[in-house]
Amino acid sequence: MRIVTWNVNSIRARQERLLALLARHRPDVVCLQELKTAAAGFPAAALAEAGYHAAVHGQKTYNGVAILAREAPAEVATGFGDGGDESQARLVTATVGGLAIASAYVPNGKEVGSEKWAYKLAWLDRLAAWVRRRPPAPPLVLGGDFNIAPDARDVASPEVWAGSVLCAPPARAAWEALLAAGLTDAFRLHHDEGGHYSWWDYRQLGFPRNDGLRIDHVLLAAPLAARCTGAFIDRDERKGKLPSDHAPVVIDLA
DNA sequence: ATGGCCAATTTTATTGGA
Repeated sequence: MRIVTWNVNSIRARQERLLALLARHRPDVVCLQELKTAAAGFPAAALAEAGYHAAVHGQKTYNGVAILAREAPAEVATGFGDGGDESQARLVTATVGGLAIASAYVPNGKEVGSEKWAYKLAWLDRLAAWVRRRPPAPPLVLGGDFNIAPDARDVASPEVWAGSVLCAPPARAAWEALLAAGLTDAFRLHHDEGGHYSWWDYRQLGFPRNDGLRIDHVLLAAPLAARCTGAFIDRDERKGKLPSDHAPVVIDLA
């Protein structure tokens, strides 16, 4: 079973690239982030034509997440359902093929110390609490843009980003809390070295210089980590005209 | 070549992204 997560930075701007990605990798499940459109603007018909059902949690202009699947997603839910703020479309969950799938768009946080930074950390606390309280079955696949570079290997220019919202200790502690909740970074099961990134700034020749960060991840519950046969970042997707600033992460489960 | 921000909108500036 092949699962992809990708921050598309507007589903409408990326529709043709998404269809090409589906044809190239033939994934069973895709977690999408930053749709930047309400559900009415989601290209459901074109994706159905390509063979994919969609569970969409859209929002005008900002955020927006979705799960695509060859099999119809069941038990679709949005948000944490914890009584907290649900005004930002950042989490959609569903059951597909005996797996619990979640597509998450973690807040960026703008600047350490800002109001958005506090929102990011609170949102990550809610995410970890949600992971801890959900039942062990079906096992969880949590894919998304985490806006966290877990360690120095995940940053091309660590000194530049050290104090940023992607690398600051509280963000990395929130990542560790997700691991402590029983999840495993699928990519790190198969690659120990640094130099693999999933995001490059559009500005300042970020991609040609490979000045990137690894901030998009697939986290797996233990039974699925044991089944993960491969993981890679589809760096080629960042090339060419009108790319997203993020590259997709692809994982395979036996 | 992988190339000097991009996308959406309350659009000809502003906001948010990371």
